[in-house]
Amino acid sequence: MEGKKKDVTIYDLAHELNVSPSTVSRALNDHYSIGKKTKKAVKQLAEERGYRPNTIASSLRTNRSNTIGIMVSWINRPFISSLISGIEKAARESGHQVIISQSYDKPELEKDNLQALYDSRISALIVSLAMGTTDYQHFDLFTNNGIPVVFVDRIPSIHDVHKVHINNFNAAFEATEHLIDQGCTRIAHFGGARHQSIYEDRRSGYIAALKKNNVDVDESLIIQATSLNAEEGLRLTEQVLELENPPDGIFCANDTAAVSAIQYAKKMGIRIPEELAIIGFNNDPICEIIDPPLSSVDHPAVEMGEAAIKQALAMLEGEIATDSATRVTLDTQVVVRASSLRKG
Amino acid sequence: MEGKKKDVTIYDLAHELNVSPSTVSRALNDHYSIGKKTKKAVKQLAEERGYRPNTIASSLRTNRSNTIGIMVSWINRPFISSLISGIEKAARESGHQVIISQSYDKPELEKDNLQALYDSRISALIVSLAMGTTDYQHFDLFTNNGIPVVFVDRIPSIHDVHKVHINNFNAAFEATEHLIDQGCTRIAHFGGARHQSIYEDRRSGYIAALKKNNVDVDESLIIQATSLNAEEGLRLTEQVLELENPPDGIFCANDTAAVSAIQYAKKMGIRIPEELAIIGFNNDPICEIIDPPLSSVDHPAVEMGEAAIKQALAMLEGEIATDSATRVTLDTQVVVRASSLRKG
DNA sequence: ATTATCCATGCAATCGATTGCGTATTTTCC
DNA sequence: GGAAAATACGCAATCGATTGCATGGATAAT
Repeated sequence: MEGKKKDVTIYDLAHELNVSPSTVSRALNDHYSIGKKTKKAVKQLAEERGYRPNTIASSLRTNRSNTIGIMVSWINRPFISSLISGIEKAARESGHQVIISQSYDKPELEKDNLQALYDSRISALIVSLAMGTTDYQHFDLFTNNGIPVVFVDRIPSIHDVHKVHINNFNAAFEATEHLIDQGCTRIAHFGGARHQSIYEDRRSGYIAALKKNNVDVDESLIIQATSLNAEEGLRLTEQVLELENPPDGIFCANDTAAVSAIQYAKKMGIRIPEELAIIGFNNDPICEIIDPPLSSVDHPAVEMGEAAIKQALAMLEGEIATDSATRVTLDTQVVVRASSLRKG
Repeated sequence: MEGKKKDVTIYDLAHELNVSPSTVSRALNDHYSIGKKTKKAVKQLAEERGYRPNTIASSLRTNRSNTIGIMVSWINRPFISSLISGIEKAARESGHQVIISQSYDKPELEKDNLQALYDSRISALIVSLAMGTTDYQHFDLFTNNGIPVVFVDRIPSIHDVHKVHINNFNAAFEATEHLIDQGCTRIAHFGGARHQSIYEDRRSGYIAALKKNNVDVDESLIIQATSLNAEEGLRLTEQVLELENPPDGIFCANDTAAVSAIQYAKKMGIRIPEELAIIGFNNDPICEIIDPPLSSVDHPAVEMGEAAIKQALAMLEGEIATDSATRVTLDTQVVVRASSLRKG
């Protein structure tokens, strides 16, 4: 039991060095008007005494908390937790804290928790939208007050914001074309809510690939789900397989539902990929676990997180204007596994 | 563009009501010495003006940040992200923020990041230890300064701390006995680092079950791995299957390695569960995805998180002494699936 | 009626760091 | 040598909420 020792403050250092607290503060912050020797002396003593800046006091004065807020749908999803992991790492390395909030995919909660984040004076905000979010006014609170907002993955469909995403159109295009290359002629698509641009773009990419390759676009094979979870995956698979003219391929906008598709097809005795080729999206760990292994589109989660916080920090540094618009687009890659490999 | 409006402070409210800021502060905090009418008037005006307490100012004064720190190995693991999800929810409901830090299972990083958490004046700390952590002195920084520390899941082997965990001994005992019930006579065990009590307890439970049922304990079938990841799982499975007298069952201390065991056995043409019955631990989502579905021990992640933060909050409220010791033990359940079901 | 108790509120210091403004000293450059 | 510019530092206010101490009035107890 060492007993509590109270924290060292700049006043302690100032007193010991016979300078003013202002000088200590400026020295520690490398202010131009402080001499070299003074800076060195201050920093050395700070080190010796184990001085730790009181970030709370600093935050109060500057009205900046050095904390990055993150708003996501659910923490416990492979893609999201990897995204956060990337953000957390970069944040810590730049001396920032990270606080996390979940919307559980409910716009209402997103709004409320956003208010709470605002109240805690976060320095910047990184958001992946709730599935149901269609209007973005609750973000004005931040942008109007000069707080950087960076959207990642599930980004709004408006233009004047900062975004980090992948090229969903291309990714979907390539995934669909891959199925066509493998000989599929009737390809179903399970997507998410169309007002979410990622799902709209995946749908568009899918349709473009069909058209380019002269494959008929059959609306009965295109289903936009509301949550695209495991249960929905089963239901949708059943739905398309019961059609008079069932598909021989499925491009699914996430892996969770694609896995359900595999499971349902297997249960019905349908051979994968011979009778039904399947490709998902995200390249979640389950892709390698399921039998047959699931082809997917690799989604660079950690890198997206890093890119997002990099944008946010650049805005904090003033290198990018908060009210401008930037866009970072990361590469994806179709990962072919047995669930879609009919040739070679 | 609404333009920035500055925040409402207690001074604004005080001025408008012709009372002092002290009164406003006390009224909002339901201080006993403020009259009913005054309280009502203050609260109503606060509501009307959209007053939001400046938690930073409050933190500076009280030296409590209303922030709960979490230290875990990796965010992006199913069990951990669910744990965090549980903590985050309960924290938010009680008006606390959550900040997260990762140790990546490295004691060195755990120590450094813990210091950073301390510097940011967290009100309480919830920890699941890094795999390699064997000494716990870096937590004294918190306990000596009256900051509640609650350990969860990967808890230290010392007594005078607050813990939330499951009964690993019993869980392992039941899982092992389940394999015995299914006719296994040579059961291997893949565990983690023995200095982590959860792994030591699972080992003990396993051995106790063997002994109780008069099954020989063969040390060559018991392997304590250092990280128990997918690669190790493959390696360990290979190792035991190449023994002169290979096992007919495996009790694995996590699901990741158990899945590897299934994959390796399948590759070698070994039938599961007939020739080799397998049970894992955690009941991760992959258990239902892998073929055959993996039996496991259900680990109530969200509930553990909730229990942990409940303990922490109770300590903050002074209901439990910080320097006492408490222990919450949650129930587990063996979930039987095809990977271990030889009968019935 | 007098003292003790409770109620209701204000004053002003405090938490620790930041920063605009002012002053003093030194350097630079014609 | 003298003015301008750069360097070096201190003073004191400030950020917004909290809280120990003091005060004045009302109520209760003796």
